[in-house]
Amino acid sequence: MTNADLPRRSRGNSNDSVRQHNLSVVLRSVHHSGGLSRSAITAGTGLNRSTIAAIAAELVERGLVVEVGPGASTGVGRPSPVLRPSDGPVGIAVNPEIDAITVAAVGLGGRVVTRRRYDTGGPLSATDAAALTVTAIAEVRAAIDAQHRVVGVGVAMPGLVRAGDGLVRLAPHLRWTDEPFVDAVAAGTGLPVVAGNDASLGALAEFSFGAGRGETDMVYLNGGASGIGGGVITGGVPFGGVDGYGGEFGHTFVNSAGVQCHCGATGCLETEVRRSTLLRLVGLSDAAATQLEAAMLSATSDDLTTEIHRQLGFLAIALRNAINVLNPGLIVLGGFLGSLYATDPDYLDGLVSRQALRAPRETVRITRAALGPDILMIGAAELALEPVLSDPLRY
Amino acid sequence: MTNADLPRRSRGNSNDSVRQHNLSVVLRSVHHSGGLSRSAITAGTGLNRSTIAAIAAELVERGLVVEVGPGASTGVGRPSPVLRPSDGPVGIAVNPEIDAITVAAVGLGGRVVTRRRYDTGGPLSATDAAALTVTAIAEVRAAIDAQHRVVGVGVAMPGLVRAGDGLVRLAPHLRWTDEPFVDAVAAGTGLPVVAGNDASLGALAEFSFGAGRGETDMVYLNGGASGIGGGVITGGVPFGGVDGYGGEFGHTFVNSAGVQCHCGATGCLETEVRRSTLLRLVGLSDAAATQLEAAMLSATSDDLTTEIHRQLGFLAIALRNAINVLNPGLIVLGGFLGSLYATDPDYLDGLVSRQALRAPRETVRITRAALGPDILMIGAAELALEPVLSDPLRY
DNA sequence: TGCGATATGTTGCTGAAGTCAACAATTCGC
DNA sequence: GCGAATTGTTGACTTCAGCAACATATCGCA
Repeated sequence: MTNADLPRRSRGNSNDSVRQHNLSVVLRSVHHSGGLSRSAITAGTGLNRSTIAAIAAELVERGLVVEVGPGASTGVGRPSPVLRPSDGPVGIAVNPEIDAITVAAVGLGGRVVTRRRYDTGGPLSATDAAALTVTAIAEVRAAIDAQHRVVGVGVAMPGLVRAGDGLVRLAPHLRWTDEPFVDAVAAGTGLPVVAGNDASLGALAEFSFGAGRGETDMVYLNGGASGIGGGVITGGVPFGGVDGYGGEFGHTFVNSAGVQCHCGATGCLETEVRRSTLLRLVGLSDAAATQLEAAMLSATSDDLTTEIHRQLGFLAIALRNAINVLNPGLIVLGGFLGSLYATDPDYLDGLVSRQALRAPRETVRITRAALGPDILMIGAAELALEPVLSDPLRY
Repeated sequence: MTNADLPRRSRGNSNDSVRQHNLSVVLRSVHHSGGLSRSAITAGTGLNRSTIAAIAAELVERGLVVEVGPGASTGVGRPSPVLRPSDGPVGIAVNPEIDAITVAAVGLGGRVVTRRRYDTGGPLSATDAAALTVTAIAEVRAAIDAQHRVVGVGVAMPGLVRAGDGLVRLAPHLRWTDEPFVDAVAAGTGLPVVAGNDASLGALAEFSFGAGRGETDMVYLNGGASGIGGGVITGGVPFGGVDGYGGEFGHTFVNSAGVQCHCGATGCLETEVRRSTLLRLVGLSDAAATQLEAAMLSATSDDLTTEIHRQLGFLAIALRNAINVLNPGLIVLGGFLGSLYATDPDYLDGLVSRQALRAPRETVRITRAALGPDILMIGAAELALEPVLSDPLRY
């Protein structure tokens, strides 16, 4: 049994792990900030100037960061060079959806290098989806510059993924159950492949590069065509639970008179708060979902306003539970939940204020997601790049 | 700014912090296990034999552990000496309740050295309670052996405590709002004082010494006279959220037709699942709550059985939410919730199985609390002893 | 009863990594 | 143009974990 196999809390620190940890801390700061002066890193880590110099030199030598001349002067004193993420390492992001598979190459700093969408015209079997993914990854690899090093693949899965082995336990929209999609892609590409729940990866992306920057405790709820998913960041770390299934706010109980959900329970949030209902009321097809927000903001029909408030009411109940149990500093709403919130933010804020316990609600902010359509690509790539970030010497 | 003030995730590791971390890991294992051979520690931490020998010697020298001759032989090979928590350091545990304040001295390993209850005959103001607590702590200190070193005070508060400064934001049962109880006790005793929510500390105690030993992700729900509280352990670490208010399952939404709760919301778990209702149905007074379980187990009245199942139904909804969002490996039920569960475990298990998402429910176990009436003393003492456990060299 | 196998404590050496102090370099303000 | 302030650079120093060789203790078997 090697040291790395032991549970984190009980693991001893060897001298090697000190350097690994410090390299990781520095690379992560540079990655998340997009650029940081050596003096800022010194202040941020509490390490000695000379230590940071050595670490920076090592990261530069490994091709993980580049050191560029000092930018805008910050005052007296010798200017400090700025560390930026290098263009070298990239993660491949994969997002299988009902009618398409999207694959992208994403570098450090969350920069999307290439992105391609492969229409499938409907749900594919896991085997077929894996085959298409393998082909797509090969094409993306061929399309990017030779300077890029692909370090791994991250999959944003619309469903529950077992953290231990990546088995897709359930992806209802794709009609997959217990599918070894990850193993199939790994076998086909020869790359390390890791998968996670799409909304949890959205949370990770918003935390790293979006609305949740600088937060330590954050809840993310996303509304999509297939339902409502979520993710949690606690203490600056993505939260998963024992098997990585955590964050499923879509099946929070919100209505005693609710109908039965596909999950088997009744009164779930995602049976009450639905994009399709809103689309129907504004007279749009599912394909035109991007116009939903505009239609809702200019709502004139009473039916629509009533429905918006009805849905916000149920959303408030789910948020109240989340605030009471998780005491987050920030709640980020993505997808059509962001649109719903934008339609009448005061209404939701008011409901939450009246329902959540006073102490935790005093510090929580509610906001909508900051990242656009690349959010899942960035989140999935975080997963792929995580080994580099946590052990830079291996890359 | 010193290194220790920086957020954990971004902190660099110096050589000093390596030793501190390793001492902490070893002391914590010994504390939680009650006794561990040096060879077991070597295997558990992944550190070298010689390193463990040096760390053990240092902990012995500091009076934090004692090394006793090998116990029962485990097989061939030279026997390994066993490390046990020393009797020296103790934490003072305080639990203010509506009609009494309980104070105890608790040593490493969760051993309760002395415990005293001070009846108050009713709720005290925070100032009076602090004064009584200071006196009580002095008496407890006088009563314990001179060999004991009091390292600090931990308070299990029936309410919400702000983690940053220990301010008691709300303790409804005591009728306290924004009370600097912690500061008052610290000023009166000269000891470091830390407070936490009582149920969260119950969770910590069950995790360290009770039903949750060895788990990494655990949810604890406790039913008391004043309502329902809870606590969460994630990744082997107590979960608090940004301000430490996390784990308030008592105000989870479970009933659209529910009445208004004292918190202002409606349909809260603790308005539906109440000990007082059960006591009334079995014909017991509030004082005789310890006999509640026996009465429930031998229930003959239809009214009582109906009410038990009604309450279990609402509890199942709260557990379903917790399972879906937190994906714990274990749910521990304490107080009258443990009794409620014991009355018909299959019924609750069945409801949860039908309502929670299949993947996370497959791995979760539900059980009742293992620790008895000392649970809050042990939990509060964990808080007091935490500085010793995380930085043994300072003590 | 003695001997080999096995496991673990003990000891002294080695190497890695962070700290520190002194010095050099660079910018700003007067 | 000069001093103050900030930060990079360099080499000596310290701490700590790993390692290997040896010592010690137990068990099983002949």
